[in-house]
Amino acid sequence: MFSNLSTPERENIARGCRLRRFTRGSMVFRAGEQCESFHFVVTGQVKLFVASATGVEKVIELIGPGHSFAEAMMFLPKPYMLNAQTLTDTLIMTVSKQAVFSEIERDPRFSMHMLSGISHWLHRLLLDVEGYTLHSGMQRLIGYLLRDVELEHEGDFGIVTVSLPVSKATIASRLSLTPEYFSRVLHQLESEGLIEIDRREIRILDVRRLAGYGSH
Amino acid sequence: MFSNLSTPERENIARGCRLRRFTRGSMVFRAGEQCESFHFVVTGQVKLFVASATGVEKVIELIGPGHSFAEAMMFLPKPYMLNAQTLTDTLIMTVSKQAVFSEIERDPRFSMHMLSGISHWLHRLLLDVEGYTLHSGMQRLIGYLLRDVELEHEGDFGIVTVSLPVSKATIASRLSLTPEYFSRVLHQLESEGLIEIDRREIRILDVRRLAGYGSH
DNA sequence: GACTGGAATTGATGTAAATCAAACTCGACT
DNA sequence: AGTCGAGTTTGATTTACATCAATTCCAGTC
Repeated sequence: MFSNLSTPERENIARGCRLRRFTRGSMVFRAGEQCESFHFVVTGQVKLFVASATGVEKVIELIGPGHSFAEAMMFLPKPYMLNAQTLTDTLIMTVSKQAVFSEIERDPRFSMHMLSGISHWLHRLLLDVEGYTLHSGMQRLIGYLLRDVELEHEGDFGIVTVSLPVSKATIASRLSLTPEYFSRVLHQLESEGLIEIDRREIRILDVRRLAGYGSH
Repeated sequence: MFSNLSTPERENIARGCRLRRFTRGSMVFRAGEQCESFHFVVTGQVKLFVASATGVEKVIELIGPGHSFAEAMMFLPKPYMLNAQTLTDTLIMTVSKQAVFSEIERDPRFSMHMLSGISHWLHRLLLDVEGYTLHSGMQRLIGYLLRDVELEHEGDFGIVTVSLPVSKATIASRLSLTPEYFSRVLHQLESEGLIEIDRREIRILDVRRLAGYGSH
């Protein structure tokens, strides 16, 4: 995002940045708080989630190293509407809203970066809505497993290993499934000979057949 | 959105605009097409929807007069991922991507407008995801009925009339319910004495009690 | 190597909402 | 006034998924 800024521009942005260390389980921010910055995960894992009045938690997204979050909140006249919590010890770079706004003033290319970053989020969320309403739980799970795989030309007989970045219960919530149902569906795929499950490593034995499965 | 641009800036943007008339049922754009512009509804109604491989349709949003759509698509290196179809005869203003980009170059305030417009969409979509995963069908329906009402100070004994902008089946899809289930839920609210149904006019008899209903 | 506690699995049962099918409503057009 | 057809409602049945309740599985830790 900052890669094509000139050196003085970088220095300027840098003044609005803070690097912070969070222990596992810390809240980076909570729903309802005022938004004064956006964030990058440098190392570690962060989950974004909403919580219902009854305390049920729904994971919106999992953020890994190199990815940013909460950009859009800076441009809304509302407080945060979701929570950000670290899942491991995590290093986070926080960029102040003020620094972002002044850089937007200065450099249209930076604006374009922000616009495309937020649009990318919108795209992801739209895919989720589509998934929740048009696809079954099984299809969502398959979609998740193939998310990053898809593009690889899957040389070695189409076998790919996906390693889940966090606990199965967390991923289940991300996909809007109960942990129990997630487990059942995953094991059904295994018994169909489509995948092998080894702790958090999922070996996909036949990418193509898995992609087709679940469409009946 | 354009209200605080100077006259020459307006003239400049205006050159990238086209006003188009669509008859009821026309496609403004289809999923898969290249995105070269974004759009305002001047008069009429537009529905944005995705369609699954099996032909099932899911309405993402209904757009009325004065509202814009598809801004975010301009900033993604992907074709449209949804369809836009008019529900009535509709007048649409189309603003070319090129005009937007050059105005971003020229005026940071315009960038801010685009950023906040897209962020607003993101917010709406996030509320939807929350609804689909954390709320029941009844709660979503109640939420829809109270969407705009909420703020009014509901002077007259708390009675408010909501008139559905489009067919019930379309709204059902917007809320991710089947038309049958939508009807059942609506009539359950009527039999509870919370609302009265008269064609597309819904009279809310007790805003407060309706808001509380469905949380058990 | 036994002990522990969170994560994962398995089983039995319940339910919100979908599906299929049929009837009804009502405005638009002869 | 009669007919047509899209939109809506009602009823009977099914299903995908949730819920509740036990177990089982490991990764640490002593």
